[in-house]
Order: sequence, then structure tokens, then C-alpha cells
Amino acid sequence: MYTIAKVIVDVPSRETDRPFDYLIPESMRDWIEVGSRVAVPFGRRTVQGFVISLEHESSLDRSRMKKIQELLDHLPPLPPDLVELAEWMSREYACSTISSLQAMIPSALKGKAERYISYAEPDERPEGESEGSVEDGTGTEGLFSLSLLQPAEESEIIEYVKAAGPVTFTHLDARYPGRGAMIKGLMKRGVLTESQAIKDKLRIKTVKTVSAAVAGEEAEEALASFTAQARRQREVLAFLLEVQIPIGMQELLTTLGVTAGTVKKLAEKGFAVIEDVEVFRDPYKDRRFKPTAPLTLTPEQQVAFDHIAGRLDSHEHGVFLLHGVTGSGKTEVYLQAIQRCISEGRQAIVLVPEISLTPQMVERFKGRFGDKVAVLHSRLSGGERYDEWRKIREGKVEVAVGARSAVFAPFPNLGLIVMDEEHETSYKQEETPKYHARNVSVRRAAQHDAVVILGSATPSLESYHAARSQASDDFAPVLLEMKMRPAGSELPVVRIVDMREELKDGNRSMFSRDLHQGIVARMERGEQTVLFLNRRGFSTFVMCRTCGYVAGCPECDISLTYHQKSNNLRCHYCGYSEPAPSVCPECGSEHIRYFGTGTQRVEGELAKLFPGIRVIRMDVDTTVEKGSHEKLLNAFREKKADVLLGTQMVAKGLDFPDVTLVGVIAADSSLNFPDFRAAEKTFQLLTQVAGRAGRHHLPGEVFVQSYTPDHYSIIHASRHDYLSFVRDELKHRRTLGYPPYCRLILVTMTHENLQILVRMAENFVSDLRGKAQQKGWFGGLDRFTSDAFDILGPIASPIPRIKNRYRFQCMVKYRGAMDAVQLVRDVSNLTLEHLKDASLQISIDVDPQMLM
DNA sequence: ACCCTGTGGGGA
DNA sequence: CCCCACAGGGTC
Repeated sequence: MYTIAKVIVDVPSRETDRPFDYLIPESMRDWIEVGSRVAVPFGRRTVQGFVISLEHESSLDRSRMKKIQELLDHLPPLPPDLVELAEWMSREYACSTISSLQAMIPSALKGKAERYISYAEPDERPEGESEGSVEDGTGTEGLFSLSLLQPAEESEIIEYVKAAGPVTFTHLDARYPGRGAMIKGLMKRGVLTESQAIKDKLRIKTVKTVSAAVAGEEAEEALASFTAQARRQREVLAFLLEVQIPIGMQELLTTLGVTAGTVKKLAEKGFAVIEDVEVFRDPYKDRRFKPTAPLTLTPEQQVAFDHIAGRLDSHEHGVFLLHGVTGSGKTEVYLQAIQRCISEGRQAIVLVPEISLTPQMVERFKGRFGDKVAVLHSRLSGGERYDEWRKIREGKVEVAVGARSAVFAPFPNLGLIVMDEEHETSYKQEETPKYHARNVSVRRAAQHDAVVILGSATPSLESYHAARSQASDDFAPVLLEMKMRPAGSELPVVRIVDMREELKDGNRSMFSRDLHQGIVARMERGEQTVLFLNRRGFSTFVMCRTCGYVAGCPECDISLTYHQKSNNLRCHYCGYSEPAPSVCPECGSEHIRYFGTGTQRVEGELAKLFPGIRVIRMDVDTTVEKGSHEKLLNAFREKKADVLLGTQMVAKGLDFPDVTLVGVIAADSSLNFPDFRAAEKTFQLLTQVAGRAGRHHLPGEVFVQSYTPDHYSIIHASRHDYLSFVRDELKHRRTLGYPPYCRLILVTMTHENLQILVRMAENFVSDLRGKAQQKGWFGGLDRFTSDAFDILGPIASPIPRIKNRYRFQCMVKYRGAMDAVQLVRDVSNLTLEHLKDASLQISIDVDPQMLM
């Protein structure tokens, strides 16, 4: 029997990022497990914590240990394998253990301490005070005379707290307004004491149900016993006897048209019972999903499936990279693999990028596996999310479909993790813990001897390189290729339009002549066009055309974003906002204009050039409301518009039969992004959009407009040639020393004082360099034949100031099995300890996706 | 993070 | 001489 628990407390600081030992009270010993959530006294507060191990002995004296105050759940929210995974994650991504643990449970279970006031029996008080004692006038003199004048009210408060048990201060204050001082006095004297307890943000939802409490002859007698006046009660009982099973109170009231009082009376007479029953808030409760049966696999699909099924059957860990062109039927392979997995008694997780977690996507999984599926995504309310998670934890479902964090779905017997569109950057969390769901998937699957399927039409270079070289330290996926679309649909012809030629010929519009004619032709034929603007990120900024003034945030070095709806300017980073100016604040000129994401500008241009054209615009501005995404797409499907114009959102997974033209307005805009993955992102985007055209009987056409039409990413995307792209891109990465030929750690340091920051950043880099040299790690990255370690920087971050804090960064590049993350973390801790300046912050991003 | 303790400067 | 501000350190 374990008597000591090691607990990670929910106190986010470097100093408290270690286990603390607590005694387990006798009454909890049968219940506490690794993964249990507990309330513990910490300092003079009560905080939430997680048990990470159970012990018989501690290095600490028992007298110095405190007792666990409360066990917060009967079923631990985390199974032991997730606790182990959290510890791994904290090492891998240089973050605190509590942040990893917290990432694995729904936020509903992030309890906070509440303060309570309760009555203390005289013998529990420190100095044996008595209720009426007012004789010693120490301290608060005026207040005591008050209590002398109104002893009745004072004793009333005492009696109330005695009877009601622990109450919150807010509650007591509301009941006895203006008696704060009196309560304070009672607490000072020890008559009332304060305690703390952890309170969850959300409760398990219950509904009242009613069922008959009598049967057979007893029921007959009961029915006969009602007076004429109580005929409503009689009706209710008759109904309950007829349905036999418990019925929801609400449903009962509406079907019979009676009030709750009637039912209550019936229950008081003992003829019926009212019970609280736990329910799951189901976000899909009103939806019916059409069941689907497994399709016959094409030969390519069959080969892929057989590989996966073989590994599933043998319960061996394995990673597969399923590279299939758009429309090759990857999803059907996933579905059948999941079927195989659950039929063998194990569970499956499906990860999809947040943006493609659309109702259509959910439908495919619900259609095949029905109510065995739980769905987790960011648009669920806290309660819905909590309930979907509970279905998983309590073993009520076998499949979890969700975004990044669904990789932590607490299944007991995990057999398969599917990661669709594995190249998507949204699998990397940008906030702490900055984990990549791909790496976490592989680790988690290894714990369970489970299989991982990474699927994509354009796999990330990291995954593809690892599969081909079979040499990676982390994982070496088995490559499965699917090159064919099912019969009847062909990949569309993609034409690159050289925009420099257009300009030379005097066409200054944003549409080339070819694209212009294409749109006109679609309008005439009643077919549809998708226009894609691949500008990454933000945004509409405001610039004066007379003096060149750009509206910027006063606290961050970044331009403000224009929001049309509220007609104001907002800062993306700190939330600062101000009304949009009508004249330039610098020079007073009226030529101050909004330079759009592009989509608004393109929309304006379309209206000018194509009279009568109907356009649906889809971007961050038009899709803020819940469900607006779907609404816009449905309108387009119903052919209420000729053109769907949008950003990345239109690139993914859409499938409209009458779309025969896709236009990419400016392929270069993502190419010129200052990021070593710019070419890869461009290739992926172009391949995705091109896949939107001609998916059905009508042949499709794609125009890609570019000012750099010779770039390999554009040329290879136009030919649907992933392999050639990979060959060229890998050559570049190798020359420049970037992933997949090395790994990166981005260290960002911030401070409100620029001079101190620069000095600290320089110290940090030279410290790190020195320590790495001592370990003999240092070596050029240029030869790529052996282990290597290099540091770039420090330099100012791309956004040099946010919220009045300056930002500097450095980049660590390394290759080999050395623990570079640990060293960076150690040096970072040393820097922080040495400086003793709480204002310095250091953020460590392992395998960064955004180099910002 | 939060809260306690100790030191030191400034005001009466 | 006292009070408040801020720095420093510990939390099982």
C-alpha cells in the first residue's frame, strides 16, 4: 500500500516545475493512482495537482510533508501512459511538466481554488475564543462597538454559517450586505475560519428523469386511489406505467401538458421516483448520419491496406507514410484500417487539421462508425468538449476524430493513429507546450505497440526524407504510394501564366487575359470558378498615399489591421485598437487607403471587370461567425454565385461538381515569404488548389499567375510532380543546412529594455557556444556526414517589439543524437538565474514551423 | 504564481 | 522612530 504521492502542482513557474511529496490519507489509499487529480496545500494556498508516481518512502521527513487534501475524481483523468508521455514531452519540448499534463485534459478540469468560510468549534480555535467574547478591545476598536450594538446579527451570521456549512465569501456578503467588517472580526477571533477547495469550471450535466415506483397490483391500487381533483396525477402515473422505462422530466411535461408540481406531488406520494441522470452534451444530437458501407478497394488501395493491416494484426509498432495524389482515396484506406483496428478490440485516433474538420469530414466517420465516434474540435463549447472527452475516457467510444490535441485521447488500448494531411503546419502548437502532433503520435503509438498512418498528397519533407533514407533517429516510416485517381477522373491541366508578359503587353489588371476569358466563358456556360489568393497570414493595413504613413501599434512594431465591420484598427498581437482615420494623422491628406488582404481588392476588381458577376468571398473577415464557413460553401454549391474567392480556406477538401476553372491570382506571394519552407508551402498550396478543379465529369482547367513562372515549385506543382519537387527542394535544404538535414531550436528572448536584452542575448549565445564546445559538439553543418551543432544569431526577431517588449532570437541547428534541447534549456535557466531579473523571458521552440 | 520575511529609505 | 516599498526566497 503506497503512502506517499509525488505530485506536480499547477503553479506555472520554473522553481515549482518538479514533483512535491505528499502523504496519502488512509481514506484515499484505495483510490489514488498515477494520473489522479488532487487538491493539495501548497504554501498557504490550496492548488490543483497531478499524481505522477506513488512511493513507500520519501527522501523527505514525514513530519515535513503535508497531506493530500482532496481527491478530485474517482476515475483519474489521465491514464499512466499519458503521464509518462507528458514527462517525455516536457523533456522533448523544454516545457514544464504541468503544461504538458494540462494540454492532455479538457479545460473544464482545470480547477481553481475557491475560498470558503466555515464555523470553527471552540475547541478547534487557536486561543479558545468564545462566540460572545468582545471583552478584549485589541485592535479594531470601532468595529467591536458595532458588534456590541448588534450582537443579535452577529449570532445570526454564526448560526447561519454553522447550519449552511462552508460558504463562499461572496455568498455571505450577498446575504449580509455591509457586514464585511463584522465577518472579518469573527474571523480574527477564530469563530469563523477560512478554508480553500478546488472547484471545477464545469459540472457534469444531469437531467431529471421520472419513472413509476409501483407495479402490478400496487399500481392498480394506486391508480384507483386518486381523487377526482388529482386526475392529472393519475394521468401521469398511467403514462409512466405504460412506458415502463424512465422518461426525461422535460419530455414528460411537454407530452402530457402537465406542470412539474404535479409530478413532484406524485413522487411525494411514493408512486414515482425523480432521479438525476448524467447526460453527455452532444453537439451532433440532432443530426442523422447516413450509414456507409466499406467500398471495394482499388489495387493500389488494397496494397496499402494490406501493409497496414498486417502490422495491426501483429500488434507491432510501425509508422506508414501514405503518399496518395489528391482524390486517390486515402480516406477509404483510413476507414478500413480503423475498422480492422476496432474489430480487434483496440481503439483509434484520427487527427485532421483544424481547418478541414468540417461537417462533411465528420460525416464520413460518423457515417461509417456511428455513435462509436467522439469528435473533438475548437468550435465545441467547453461543456461539449468535456463530454466528448468523457465518452473516450469512460470507454463509451472507440474512435476519436479531432484536431492536434486529440492525439491525447485517453484510450486504454490504442491501436492506430491516423494523421491526415500530415504536412499541415497546424499540427505544431504555437503556444506552450510547443509540441508537434506528428512526433507525439509516433511516441504515443510506440508506447502502445500501435500503428501510425501519416497521409498526404504532398508529404512534409521531414517525413518523406525519413521514409526514403530510413536513417532517421526518430522514425523511419514505411512509404506507401497511391498514384491513381479512381477511374473516371483525371488530374486537371495546369497552365502557368507569365504576368511579366501581361504587363509588357499593357495589361495592368490583376487578371491575365487568359484568366479573364476563362471566367467570362464559365459565366456564359453556367459553370463555376474558384479564385485563390495565397497570401499567407494578415492583413489589411492602412497607408497614406501622400506621405507614406502606415498606421502602426504604439506598443508593438507591427502595422495595425483594418477591420471593416467595426471600422477600427486593431493590433494582432496585443489587442490594442483605435478608430480608423479618415485623414492622415501625419500630413492631413485624405488619400489614406486600406490595402486589403487582397480578397476585398480582388472582389472590387471583379465587380468592375465583370458586370453582374456574383462573388462569394471567404476569408478571416467573412467567416468569424460560427457556421458561416458552411453557410458560404452551401450557397456556392447551390450555385448562388459564379465565383468563390478566398484564401487558404478554399484550397482544402472542397468538392463541387460544376467548378471547372481554378485561378491562382499570384502564386509568388507565398513564395516570397521569408521562411525556408516558402517553396514547400507554395508547392503544397498550388497542388491542393489544382486538385479542386474537374473532380467530376466536366474537365477542369487551372491558371496559375506568376511573376516568377520559372520557379521549380510552380513548375513542378503545375505538372503534379511531387518527386521532382522533392528532389530540387532537398538539394536546396542540403546546401543551406536546413531540415530535414538538421533540426532547429528557435530561442526567443524578450525584455522591456533593449540594451539589457541585447547583452543577455549575446551572453546566452556565447554561453551556449562554450558549453557545446566543451562537450565536443561543435562542428560545421556544411559537410552533412556527421554530427553537427551550430548557432545563428542573436538577431532582432522579425517582429522586433510586441507589447512594449523587445525581442531577440537565435537559432540552434544540430544533427545527431546529442541532447541539444536539454543543453539549451540548461543554459536558458542559468541565464535567468544569473540575471535575477523577472523581466527577462526566454521561449524555446523545438522544431519551429513559424520562424517569427 | 503567490505570499511571507527582511532590509532600507524616507518622512514626522 | 515608525511605516511602507521592494527584493529575495520558499512552496512537499
